Formats: sequence, structure tokens, C-alpha cells
Amino acid sequence: MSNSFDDIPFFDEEPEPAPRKQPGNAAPPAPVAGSGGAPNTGLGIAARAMAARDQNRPQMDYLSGLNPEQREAVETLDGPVLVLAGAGTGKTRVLTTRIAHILATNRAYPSQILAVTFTNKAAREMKERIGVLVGGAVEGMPWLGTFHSIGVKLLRRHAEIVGLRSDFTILDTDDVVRLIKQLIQAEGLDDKRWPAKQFAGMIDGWKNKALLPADIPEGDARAFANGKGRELYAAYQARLRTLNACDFGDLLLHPIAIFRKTPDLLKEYHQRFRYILVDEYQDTNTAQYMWLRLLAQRPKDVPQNVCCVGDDDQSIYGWRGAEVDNILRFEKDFPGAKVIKLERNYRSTEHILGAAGHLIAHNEGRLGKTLFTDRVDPDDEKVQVHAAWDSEEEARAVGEEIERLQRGDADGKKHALNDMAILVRASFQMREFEDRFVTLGLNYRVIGGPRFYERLEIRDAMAYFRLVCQPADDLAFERIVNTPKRGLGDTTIRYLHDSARARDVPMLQAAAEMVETDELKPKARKALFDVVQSFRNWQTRLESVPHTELAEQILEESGYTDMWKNDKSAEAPGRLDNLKELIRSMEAFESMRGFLEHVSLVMDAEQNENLDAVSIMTLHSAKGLEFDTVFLPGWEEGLFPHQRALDEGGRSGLEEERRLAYVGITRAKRRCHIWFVSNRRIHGLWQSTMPSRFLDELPAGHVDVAAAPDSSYGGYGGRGGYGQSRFDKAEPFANNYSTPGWKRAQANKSDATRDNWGSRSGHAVERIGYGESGPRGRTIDGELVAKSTTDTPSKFKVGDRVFHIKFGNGNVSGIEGNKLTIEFDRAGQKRVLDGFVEKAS
DNA sequence: ATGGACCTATTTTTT
DNA sequence: ATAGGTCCAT
Repeated sequence: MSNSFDDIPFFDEEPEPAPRKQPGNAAPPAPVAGSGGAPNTGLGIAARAMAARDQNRPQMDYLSGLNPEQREAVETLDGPVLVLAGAGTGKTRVLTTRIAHILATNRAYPSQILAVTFTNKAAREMKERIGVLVGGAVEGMPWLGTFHSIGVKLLRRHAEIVGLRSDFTILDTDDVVRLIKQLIQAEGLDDKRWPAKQFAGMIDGWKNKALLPADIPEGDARAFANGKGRELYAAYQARLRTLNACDFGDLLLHPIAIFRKTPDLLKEYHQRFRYILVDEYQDTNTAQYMWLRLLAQRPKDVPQNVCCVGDDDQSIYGWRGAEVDNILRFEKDFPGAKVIKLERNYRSTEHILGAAGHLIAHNEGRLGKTLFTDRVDPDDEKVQVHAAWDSEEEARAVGEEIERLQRGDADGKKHALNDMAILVRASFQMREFEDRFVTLGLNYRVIGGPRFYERLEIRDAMAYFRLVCQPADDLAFERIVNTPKRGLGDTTIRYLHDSARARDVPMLQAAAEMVETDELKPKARKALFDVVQSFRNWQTRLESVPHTELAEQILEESGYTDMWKNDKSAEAPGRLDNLKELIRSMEAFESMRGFLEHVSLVMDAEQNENLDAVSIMTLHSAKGLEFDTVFLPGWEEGLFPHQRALDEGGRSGLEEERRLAYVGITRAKRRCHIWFVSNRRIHGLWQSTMPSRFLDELPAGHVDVAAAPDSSYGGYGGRGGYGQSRFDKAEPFANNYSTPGWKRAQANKSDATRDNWGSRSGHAVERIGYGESGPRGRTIDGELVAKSTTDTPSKFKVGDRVFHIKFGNGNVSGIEGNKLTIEFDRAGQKRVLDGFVEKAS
């Protein structure tokens, strides 16, 4: 992790001059060997790379392992290049080798390479890998990072051009929502009718499209807050400016504004960034695209050495404003661009590639790549599809399979947990696996789960630190002024807030002034005085006391740690641990400021890499990773593809879901296990589910349908659920089954819509039978609609004796539409949909 | 001003 | 189901 933001060198302080010579055969600039006094200048890398090259090996041995396409992508350094790199084709390798090549051939200094990644993880990894290639660490690449982190860097340098000071704060989502809530209330609007969170999302969406308040569509503006959407957005921006703050979107938009306002500056950056590389280009949104184009499209006399790497089949951030079109437009934006396809896969077995390739072929509008591999091994396992009764059984079965692999039962080899991952569609699915693994005592690690820096106590502590470093941070002030409780209630704070706004000064300053007057009651005045005094103290210590010590002092003296020590709740000790962990993690940074910056951009905390553990994560956060064995649970209609993606995104939403499935499968190197369940509990209610249409789209030749576990199904006859019966067939994916799941889903959906929730009003609902599936209700739009045809033509009555497949026998004690409240003999009171019980015999 | 009871929305994915 | 927020009573 980099703390390179601690120092913000300005142009005239740059250690090395820009070489003026054209790249190519011109003599390279003479690299100055890293002198002892400045071990961290970027020059060391080039020098080390040279040294590596000049060793007794054949020159540039880093190129030797590349296939011809990869090599072309690495060596085509002049002019625009688009690399279409399929999953597992060595994309990261190409990028890192390309950078190493640029350095080793002395075409640019490390500080003259702009390398943009999509996630912090990717940036970190790239730094490491370049380090391996050229030897040593990569401190010398100041412009390798995410769009956002590079945006911050630019903005810190030129903040005044957009009306900010260089010490602006970066607000996270939580801050933004609180701020917007204040604005909504200030407008006299009902903040329940117009949720701040929703508006924050809208602003985010606009900013992703690079739309300022003046630019947003009229419809969008009217849709929120009684037509005040535009005003509210403008008010928000104004407020950010007075707070000297930015949100995430601003980190992209402000640099764009800066470049547009000051063409000379842009020109300087054109000269500076001799090589531009962009990873995951398919995930760039409009704002990022504009940002990039400003930097990469140059006047005729400046070379356009831009290289974008991406895979349209792995574009999975459309919901967040990513435009796959950017990748398709590349050749138009950069005429003469060379397009290189990487299709040779080094990761997966032919079965995994076959399954993934067949699935993704159902998408239209692809650039069309087909992955291939030379690897042929008859022992390679096909992709396995498994059915389970419910998510609990799913978790149990996955756990068993993991233990089997761990013990080596399966193939005589013991597999490390680190080589296995469970990739879920939605994070709520993780819980069941965690529960199960805790029971089994199986190590697991959740990646991208609830984040360390989003925890309450961490955010509180951070607010203290922020306010010390940045006294104008009103959001931080409001967060902690009465935490721990100091008797400063709503009334006092609102009064303070209003008078600060009226005089246009930060709240902390307003407070300092107010305690000199008699405006407040003595009690509040004393409390506020103490707060003001404390912050004055801490601020003076900022320069003199080491930042980790100061952090501890702040938490002690403010009474914050005491607050948790006195808290008797179960979480309190954990929170204190987290605070300690927070202080510990500050040690890696030079200053409190540097630490705060890091946290606002990198919300992840470090994971323990040494532990052998199964990874659990969402499909989204799995992109770019690979595992020997991958488990993909929850392949059910409504969950995957997700209902919401279907509702909101229509066809393109479905295609994005399919790409997500593709990403999931292609994470696997050797083994891929897909699961679906017949019943899932959603919002506390049991619902039956249908297998995902994506299962129908897998090729029979590369897929094995595992036998349904006998345990849960035994004795229930035809009630085994839709999926089971379908997959009992010898050839589940054959063409005579060409009524794919989704067609039925569509048909069922429209039928359900037509019958207008008739089941609730009590009259009989026509059953849409689907063959072998049995007399079971179905899930449509998150509701169970239809009911059994034959033996129970009417609703249950209170007092009925009923049987439930999971909970056993019980008595109906309440009815509410199609939801029954049942007192089960063993399981206690549960609320269940009526399609799940039958009259006890 | 604090604490408890009740009500509600939540559950896609993230820089 | 559960957590988080709101409202009301003390």
C-alpha cells in the first residue's frame, strides 16, 4: 500500500527532467544511478531494470515467456494500442511487462508513466509485479493508481483552480448522505418522502456521466424533491465547496474541469505522461473516459502512446455507470490504433473454458473472442452442477466438498483452502456459509465484506482525527461533538449549526466564539468549551507529537475509549480491539494526514495472508482473481440473474448478469461447482425458486449434473422441487429441453401479472402447470402467487393441522393473504407462504 | 436528554 | 429476520 500522497511535489520540485527526445531509436536519457542519499527516486527502477537486462542472461529475458500476441502488446510502444484480453490470457502480465519494457529501454522515467487501474487491489498487485520484474519496490511510480487516487493527486496540486484548498477532505458515502439529509431538511422537505440516500445515488449517477447541475436531464431534475432536484444538486455542490470537501465523483470531475480551464496545464501533463496505460478499460464510466481522453488525445506533435486493456465480456459495472461502449469506440477516438486480441488461456481446463464460452455466446453485441487452451487432460473434471433443497443444505454440501478436497479424498491430493473460493451474487448469501464454516471449524476469509473503516467506532475515531487535521470539517464535528455524550443535544447543535452557517464559518470556530458569549446555557457552554479546548490542544500537538501517539491521546482524552470500556454490550470489547488495530495501522504512514487520505480512498483493511482459508466474496470482487476450485452457489432465477438487474436493465441487464456468470466460471483453474436450491428464504419468508436460466445455457459436453443428494429429498415424492426433476433427466441440457428456464419464467411472469395477485383476494388462481414440476407454488416477482390445484382448492383455516417440509407438523394460527403463521411442534412459530405447507394427513 | 418500544425497509454489485 | 431509525414517555 502506498503512502505516496504524503508528499505532494509540484512541478518545479520534480527530481528529474522530462526527456525531450522522441522515443524510438533515439539515445536514451542517461539514467542516474540511485544515489545513497535518495534511494527512493524512481531512477532506481530503471537502473535496476537495466541491470537485470544486462545480466548474463539473454537480454530482456522478461520478454521470453510471452506468446506472440502478448509480445506484440508489450512491444508496440508507439501509438495507441487496444488489447482485448480474455479471462486468464495474461492481461496483467502484459501490462506489467509493458511497463517494465518501457523502463528497461529507457523510454521514460517511472514518473512519466501514467498507469490507471480500476481497484486499489489491482494497483497494489501491479506495483508488486513490476517490482518483481525490474527488481525492488516501485516507489518510483507515482502515477500508478486508481482513477480516483490519481484524481486526488492532481486535485491536491491544482485545487485552487476549482475553488478548493489543497487540504480538502474527501467525503465518503456516509458523510454525503448525512450532508444531503441536512440540505433536504433545510429546504423544508420531508426527508422521509425524499430519502437522502436515494438522492446521493442520483448525484453519483450524474457524476459518473459527468453531468453538472446545469446538465442533468429535466426529467431527472423533476423526479426528486417536488422538482427541486437540480437546485438540491447545486446546493450540494455549493455546500461541498464551503466545506472544502469533495465526494468520490468530484475526484474525477474536478480534474476534468481543471484541464479544461487551463489548457497550458493540460499541455504540461501531455508532455509529462509519455506513456499511458489503462487496465479494465471496459469498466470506465463517462467521467473517467473524458478524463482519460483529455490526457491521452494529444496535439499532432505529441505522441499518443496510450494502451488500454480490457475485455468486453467482463464488463460488470454497467449499473455504476461503466460504458462498455468506451472499448468499442477506442479505434474511433484514437485513429490508427492497433488492436491486439489475447485468446490463449493459461488458467483453466478445457471444460471450464468450454462452459464459460458457451454461456457467454448467448450475449449479443460482443466483440467476439473465443478462448482456447492447449491443455488437454482426460482427468480434468467437468463443470459440476448440483441441486440442493435450500440454502442451508447448499452450505452444508459445499462445506463437505471443501473438506473432501482438503483431506484429499477426491483425487488423492490434499488441497489448500487458499486455493478455493465461494463466489456469491449478493453478499447476504455469505452468511449461511460463514455459519456453516464456523460450525465446521473451517477457516474462511470474507473479502470485500463489511469494511473495517465503515465500522461505527472506526468512523467515530476517524472523525476526531479528521477534525484535528481539518478544523473546517463540519461533518466530522457534528459526528463526534456529542460522542461520547457530553450533554450537547439536538437543540444546542442545531443552534450552533445555524449560527455557523449564518456567519459562514466552520462549526468548530463558531463553537469557539460562542463559548465566549452567554448565548448558551451554562451547562452546554462548559461542555462545548471543553470540546473546543481539547481540539486546540490536539491541533498544537499535531506537529510535535508522533501521530500514532497523538491518536491514542485523542481517543483517551476525549473519553471515547472510556465510553466503550464502560459499555457492557457484547460488541464493546471488539470495538476496542478495532480501535487498537486502527492505531496500529497508522504506523505505516508518515503523518495523520497521509493516513486519512489513505483511508478515504482505500476502504479495505489488510487481510491475514498467512492463514490457509477459503475465500468468500461476491462475484464482483472476484474479478481478476483465480482459484483452483470455485464454488458458485445460488444460481436461481431472481437471485442470479438478479431480479433487479432484469427489472431495471432489461436485456442489457440480463447480459451483464451473464457476464458476471462468465466471470465466475472463468475464475476457476481446475474445478468449478455450480449450485442452485429449490427454496430460499428472502426477507424472512421461504420462497421456492427456479434454477437459473444460465444453467440451461451451459453446454452438455462440458457439464456434469451431480446426483441430487438423497437425504433431503427422500420420501417427498414429487415435491422435490422443479429443479430436481429436470436434472434427473439423462440429458438435462439436450435440445428437446429447449424450453429454457427463462422462457418459462417469462411466461409465468406475464401470467402472474395478469392474474393481479388474485390469490390474495381469495378467489381461485389458475394454475399454470409446468409438467413434471409438481403441485408447487412458484416465485414471481418475489411473491408466491399460485397455489395447489387439487387437494387444497381453498385456503387453510386457522386451526388447520399442516405439514411443512422443513419445519414438520404444526397448527395454523393466523392467515394474512397467502402468508400463514404456524405454530410448529418443533420449530416454534414461523411465518410461511401457504404454498409450502400441506394439510397434515 | 436519554432510553425503550415500535415500526420500517432491507437485500446487488463499489471507487 | 433483523437492524436501524423514529417516536414517545420519562
